[in-house]
Amino acid sequence: MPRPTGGVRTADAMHEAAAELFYLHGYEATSLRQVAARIDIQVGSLYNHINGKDDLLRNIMLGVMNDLLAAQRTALRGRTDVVDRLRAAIDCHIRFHAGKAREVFIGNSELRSLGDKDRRTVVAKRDQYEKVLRVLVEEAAAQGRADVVDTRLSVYAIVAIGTHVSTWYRPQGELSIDQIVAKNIVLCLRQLGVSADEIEAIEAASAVGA
Amino acid sequence: MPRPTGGVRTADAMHEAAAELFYLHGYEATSLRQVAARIDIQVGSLYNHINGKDDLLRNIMLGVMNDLLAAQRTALRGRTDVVDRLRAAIDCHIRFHAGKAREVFIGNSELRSLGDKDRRTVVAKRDQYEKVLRVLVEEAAAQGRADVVDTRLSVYAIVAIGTHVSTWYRPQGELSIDQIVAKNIVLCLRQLGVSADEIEAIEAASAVGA
DNA sequence: CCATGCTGAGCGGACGTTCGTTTGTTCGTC
DNA sequence: GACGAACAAACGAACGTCCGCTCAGCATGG
Repeated sequence: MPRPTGGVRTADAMHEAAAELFYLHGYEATSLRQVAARIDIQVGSLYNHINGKDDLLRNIMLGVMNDLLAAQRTALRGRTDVVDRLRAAIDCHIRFHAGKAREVFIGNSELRSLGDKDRRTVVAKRDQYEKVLRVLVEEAAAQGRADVVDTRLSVYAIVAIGTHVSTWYRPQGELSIDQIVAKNIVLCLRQLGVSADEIEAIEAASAVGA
Repeated sequence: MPRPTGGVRTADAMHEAAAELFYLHGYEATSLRQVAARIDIQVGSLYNHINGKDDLLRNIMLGVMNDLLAAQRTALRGRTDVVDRLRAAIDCHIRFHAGKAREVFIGNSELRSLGDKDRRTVVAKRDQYEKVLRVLVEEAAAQGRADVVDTRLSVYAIVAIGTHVSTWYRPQGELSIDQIVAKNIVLCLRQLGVSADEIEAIEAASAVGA
């Protein structure tokens, strides 16, 4: 059944099926036959949309990194106060890692399955993302708004929480996404040595919205 | 070349080679032929020591979990003050995840490659490990020694830092393992709402040893 | 002398990929 | 509205390769 107008849908369904299977079983353990079966087509038909299996992984990983960077830009847009920018960046970080848990998990666990060129691209984007956090932490410290032990370790701690959230978060869990975000923001700001007063003000502000 | 006394050595070398390859390429992407080649024997010979490829993964993962639990028990032995116990548990956690980065990384990324029974065993051990941390955090809060936002999220944050450390730590890095441990302990205690005075005392004590 | 452990050939099967064929759709022409 | 060329996309069989695994045979140290 050729579907001239359905072509785009097939391509989308294929990437969706691939993301789900890569998430569940990993890239290497997923066969193209499984991907094809999930959208009820034959293996060979996949090659109307991709040049090879690696295309599927590349598209997913580059996509999630671009989305992550875009989300960070959007979250910071229009904010000037450095602690507010930090709060917004952490909010975005946790929320994104919970909301796109599947893609983020693939992004973090399948880096080594990527070819050299693509891996370098993804790592560069990750570095770019982390650099924004690092600069924010440095600025907060420079302005005396944070008492930072070690910039790199502090940024890693924030990153680590997001990565970890993507491994356990499920929408039907006992904590809502807003609660998870709000509480983790407090943990991160504490860790950064932001004053208790400032953290309380931020907590109060987020409680208004809840 | 049969090696009557070398049998044990072959078994050890095989597990070592498997761990290295699983770490570098992942379980599914590693073939038994690669494992065999790394210790200069033929594929079939591996079966003198294992019943199947999954034995290699099982041994590595059960081994690392047992080691982790043992390290935690040792770290806590003889300590009574709850904040000191927390500090020791975090110290052990970070140090173990840096020192056994390879095995820990495999343990965290290859859970899904394990059979049902073994996965349940590993998850149970991980739960047991996290429960010790959870109880410590609850005790510290109950004694008024910590101002905990959310027990589960705080424990997850500690766990996440360890997992993350295992992805980037290299012995020749610019921070020594002792520095990484000491600084991360401060981050974790801050996040747990331990008082600045207590944290300073702990920092001073570790600085003496450095 | 025999248990231990390695060799080396080989099994069946699954893999990613290719390709000629078939099918459904679009669109210009009359 | 009917025709037919052009095209996109799925089919399905086949390809060579690699996989995990088995096993008969042989070497050697205790």
